[in-house]
Amino acid sequence: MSRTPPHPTREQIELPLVLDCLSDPIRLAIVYQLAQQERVSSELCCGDFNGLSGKSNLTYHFAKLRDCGLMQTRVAGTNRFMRLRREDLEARFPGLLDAVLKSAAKDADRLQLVAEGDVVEPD
Amino acid sequence: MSRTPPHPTREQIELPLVLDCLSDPIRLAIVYQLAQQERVSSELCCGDFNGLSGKSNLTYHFAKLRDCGLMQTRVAGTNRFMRLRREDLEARFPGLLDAVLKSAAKDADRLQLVAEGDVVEPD
DNA sequence: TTGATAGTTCAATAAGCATTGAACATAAGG
DNA sequence: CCTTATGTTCAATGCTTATTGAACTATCAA
Repeated sequence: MSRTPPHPTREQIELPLVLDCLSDPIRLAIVYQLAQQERVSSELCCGDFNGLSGKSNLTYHFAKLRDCGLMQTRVAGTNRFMRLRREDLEARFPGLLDAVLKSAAKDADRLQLVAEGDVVEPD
Repeated sequence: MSRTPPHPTREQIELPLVLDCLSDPIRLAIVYQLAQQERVSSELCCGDFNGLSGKSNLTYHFAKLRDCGLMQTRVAGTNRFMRLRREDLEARFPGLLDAVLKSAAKDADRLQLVAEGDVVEPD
């Protein structure tokens, strides 16, 4: 349970898998939240997404996002820190992630992208 | 069987549904082929995609593409002509379709996007 | 060492999806 | 009218998916 899980190389990243990953509302919200936080820390840990679903379900979605190459997981103690693989995605599919993120931002309310327990913490 | 099937309005087009539609290899190939042909005719009919799968399976995929707002179907005689809803998509999700199409083009061989029975007809 | 915290693993479930072929509907052409 | 071509509908199939909770592992802190 402690080692860094496997990630695809840049060249192994496949378009259909990436699109499929992004088509799930929970995973899109994860990616969106990760992108939002980027200018602050570029990393978030699992617990930061607890507002989106239960822990074991999130583990499942994290694995999908990792397996398709959308995000990188780093293990540190009992925490797993994740970040978007922006550069790899931009190299493989130029403009795609940005277009998706901008589209998502436009529909943020419709998509319920801003979960409770988000950036804005209760006092 | 003869009337024009229902299409979502521009505003009803949803990002997750569009991404999910594009994540299927056959549907991506249909969209790609439609985009390729655009400068020539902007429309193709069902039969032009027979190289991708069986007829009834294609009907299924066409319905998904129509239902999510990616393409428009026009009925003419025994034919159904389809075209990409480029303007509606651009209005809702700027840059998205182009980014997907360019990404697909980069991986055209890997994705087997060019089916037999394509533009290049047997003599 | 004990307890709490963070996250994973596993099995079970229900729902959705892509694919197939056979039967059907519609329209065009001889 | 009869035939052919185009495409749809329907039911059946097997597969994949998301979701859940309970049990488990690993780390940190007291």
